[in-house]
Amino acid sequence: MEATESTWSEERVEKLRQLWGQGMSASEIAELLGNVTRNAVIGKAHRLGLSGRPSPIKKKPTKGATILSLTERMCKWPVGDPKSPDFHFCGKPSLNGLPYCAEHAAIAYQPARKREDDRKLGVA
DNA sequence: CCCTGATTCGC
DNA sequence: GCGAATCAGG
Repeated sequence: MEATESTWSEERVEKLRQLWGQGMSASEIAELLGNVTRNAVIGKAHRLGLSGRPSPIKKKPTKGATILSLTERMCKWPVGDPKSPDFHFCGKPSLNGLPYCAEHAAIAYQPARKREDDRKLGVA
């Protein structure tokens, strides 16, 4: 019975709160709800006093800059040596679905290339 | 290159 | 108050 509701009814807000609280991303909630964009969801969430959910970013001064905040689409690539105390992860932007960023994804997802035929050493 | 949420501006 | 645009970060 729902016609095109463009306003935030109690049901919409409740669903928003639940989905958001469950850890659903704004874009997911937006699409699940229907005629709303992720901006609308975020905007309403912010206005409601929410927005304190697992946000990968931090609108705060970069003090410690602890890049080891592996959350969502962060490139989880072991840099350096796992035995070194300086062992860290890439932390760079990962692509859609891939646990690694574009650069490391290319390494991790190396296509079935023929390297044996590459022994010709064509330096030129 | 993608996606994330936060913030800001305009309606 | 709502939504989109913009910003900042990973």
